[in-house]
Amino acid sequence: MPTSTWFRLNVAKRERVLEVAMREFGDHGYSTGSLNTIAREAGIAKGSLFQYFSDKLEFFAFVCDETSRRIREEMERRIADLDFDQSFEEWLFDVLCEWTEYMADHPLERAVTAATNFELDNAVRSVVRDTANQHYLQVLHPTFELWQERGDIRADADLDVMATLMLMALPFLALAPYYDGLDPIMDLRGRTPAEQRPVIRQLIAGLRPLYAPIK
Amino acid sequence: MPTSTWFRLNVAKRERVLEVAMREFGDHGYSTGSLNTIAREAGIAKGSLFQYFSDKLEFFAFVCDETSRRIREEMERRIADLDFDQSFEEWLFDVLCEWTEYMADHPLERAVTAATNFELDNAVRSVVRDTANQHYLQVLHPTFELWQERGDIRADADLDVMATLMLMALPFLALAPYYDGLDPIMDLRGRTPAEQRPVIRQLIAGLRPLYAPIK
Amino acid sequence: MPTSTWFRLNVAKRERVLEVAMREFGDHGYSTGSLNTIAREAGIAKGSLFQYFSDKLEFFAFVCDETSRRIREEMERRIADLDFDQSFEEWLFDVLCEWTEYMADHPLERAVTAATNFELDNAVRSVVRDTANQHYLQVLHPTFELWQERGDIRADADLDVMATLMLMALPFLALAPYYDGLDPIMDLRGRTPAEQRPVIRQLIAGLRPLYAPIK
Amino acid sequence: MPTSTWFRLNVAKRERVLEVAMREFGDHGYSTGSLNTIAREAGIAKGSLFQYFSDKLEFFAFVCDETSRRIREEMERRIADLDFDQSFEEWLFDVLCEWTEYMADHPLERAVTAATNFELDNAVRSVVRDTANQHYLQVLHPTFELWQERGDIRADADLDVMATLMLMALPFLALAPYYDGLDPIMDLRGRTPAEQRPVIRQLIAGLRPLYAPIK
DNA sequence: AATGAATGAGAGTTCATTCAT
DNA sequence: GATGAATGAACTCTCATTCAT
Repeated sequence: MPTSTWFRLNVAKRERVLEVAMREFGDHGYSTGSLNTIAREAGIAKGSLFQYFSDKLEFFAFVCDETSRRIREEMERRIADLDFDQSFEEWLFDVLCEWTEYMADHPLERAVTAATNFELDNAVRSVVRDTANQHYLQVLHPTFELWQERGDIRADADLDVMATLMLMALPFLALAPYYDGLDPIMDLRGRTPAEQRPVIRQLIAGLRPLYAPIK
Repeated sequence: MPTSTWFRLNVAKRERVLEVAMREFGDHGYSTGSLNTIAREAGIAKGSLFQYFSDKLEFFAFVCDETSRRIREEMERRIADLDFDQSFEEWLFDVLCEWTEYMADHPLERAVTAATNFELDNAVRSVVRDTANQHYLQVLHPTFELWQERGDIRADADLDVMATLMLMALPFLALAPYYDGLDPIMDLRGRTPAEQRPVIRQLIAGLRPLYAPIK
Repeated sequence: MPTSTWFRLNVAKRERVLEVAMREFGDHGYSTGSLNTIAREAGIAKGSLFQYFSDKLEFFAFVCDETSRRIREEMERRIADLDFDQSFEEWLFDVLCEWTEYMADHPLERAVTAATNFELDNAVRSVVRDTANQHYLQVLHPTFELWQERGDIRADADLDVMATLMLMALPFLALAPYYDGLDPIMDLRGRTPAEQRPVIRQLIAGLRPLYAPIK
Repeated sequence: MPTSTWFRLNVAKRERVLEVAMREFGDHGYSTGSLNTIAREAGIAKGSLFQYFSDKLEFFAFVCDETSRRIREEMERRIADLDFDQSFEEWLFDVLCEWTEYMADHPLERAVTAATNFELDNAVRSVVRDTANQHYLQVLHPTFELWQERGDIRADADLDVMATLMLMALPFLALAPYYDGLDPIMDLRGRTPAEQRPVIRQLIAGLRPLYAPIK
């Protein structure tokens, strides 16, 4: 948690610092990312960072948290705009398309997501991964419940498992096109969001037995 | 490629350096792993490392290559001992069980594998991932061909795709129990090899349409 | 250019660092001069140097620039004090005597001047030589113009050539007595400023056809 | 002086080592030139260099000596071929032309000459400069004596001074075209030997009062 | 609250030299 | 006589963090 000083800062400065930090940590990860660089590029004193955050790890954790929050909030907005009168499968397709498009359009968020996925140090990982996953679950789980109430998802389907599968698939869809060597299910490297659509359809179809009501 | 000096070293020293390096890089990854530490713990002078390897990246690449080779060679041995008179599905189950057991029993090899999977820098990643994947493919592909000749795998099945899927699944099975936040298909954290078996069975069953002959 | 940090330092520290650096670079030149040594002898932390200068070359360039500036400023002062009512030849003699005396009395400035003249690396040389030459030209050229207006120098004399010849002669006069093997016009090794005077007179006389008005 | 071991080496190896050393020291000078590099590129063991020379300085001194010797010997050959029936001035012009051409055609010898001229460390300089100058004097002085006997040089001319002036002028003519910022008398940077000829003629003419018999 | 100078450990890398084989 | 592995000090440069102002 940042200090109270951080929250008393004016919004413009907070956003500037956050954006610069996202770029630096996104590009170089936690241990290689440099606080010196962040302070310089944000135009603040090196010492100020330590007025806002107790140390580097807390700062990194905050950046990751904030990034996940941004992704979640935007996805919540986009999902709210989707058509709920279509089938669950069509809706899920729309969700994943929106998600991949969002990540394609937001290199900063994408880079930070990659940095959290690629962090080797367990102490650091556990902090940032849990944060991110909780954000994403908060988007997915409630809507899954809605669909279950409607009957598009079998009553005995395990919503936790389904959400987990989504969480697992998202990094592949969202990161693989941009990061070499992610060993993706199908070759996604360099694919545009439009080109990913068939892969998404196939993925959804493959999971159908998990949720489809038995006729 | 290490220098000729490296290969002229006596075996004991080479193994000592390699083991220390696997631990250091395995624990901290490429950029955070320290050559100072490796030299100190291996009981050699810092400068000596540069008699063996031209720079840090070459050293890391060599450690990864050697680790993959070890895994491959041991897996080849174990696979050769397996029963080929059972069904393909049973055989594959045995293979994956052996693999997860091997990784569970070899924390050094596991840590280095994690370090290559978690490396953020694309330039470094592409070097070490390609090396590792080639080693693993060399184990899997030839045996898949055998099973196809026998008729246990459909003639029109795409062996490349099947091997790729295995390459993708292996890190999950092998690393997820030990590293937090890998977003595994099912929660593998802390599972012992024995406890992973149901997951392996389920995975194989899920892939059956890819290879099973049509009756 | 040094960082803003450097210029905000208190004068005493700045002078201490500069003096130590002049001695180190003067004694050993650019590539052999040691930043470690400078930091230690100046009583500051190794890292602090990099708060003041972005890298070694910038530091060296600054030291050379500052040295040339010192020489120029002192020479400007001394030249302003000279008698302008004598002939041009007498005045020029006085200038060169002052210059050689100044260099004889200032071993630090002399050593740095030698370091720039003896730098082998073309990239480094071109940086520091151009700086020094510009400083010296700034001293010589304007006064030559004055003498030309007075008629002591022929109207069609090429002032650029004359200044260049001075620039060429100065290192001989200023450095040869102290550095072995400079192949000087006449043997200047070990000569005191007083003993150099006949050489200076001879040099001026030799150049007379270049500037003397035709009678 | 190299060890007796050096002189017992077969000629091919000696020449290979010498050539590689000339390139390395010529490119980087004494202190920055690397024995490691020389050993590697000459295809010999690092330790062998220390069988031939007691340390780096002795090695460098030998390389400089050998380079000066090569220059001297070739110049002696070329001078012997010159026409002695022309005037002294024409002959001197031919000598300097040959010299600049030789240096233009021999980048290795040129680079080593530069390295000795640019060495800052007095202890090193005095060793290598004296050696080189003695070689060159050995070429020039005896022929000057010949011309004096013939009457083309005044009986009371100071041959030592004349030879010294030549030694001073040669580095300008030979090196200035290739090294930036040598503050040459006239701008020689990048000039071809042919383009240097007018400068040489001018130089000789300028020195005429020193030697020409009074009529 | 903000600053930014200072720190010193540590990074990767190069080096001339030694000496056992 | 030749080798080349070993050394460890030295190199430039970066870093997160502290603290007096």
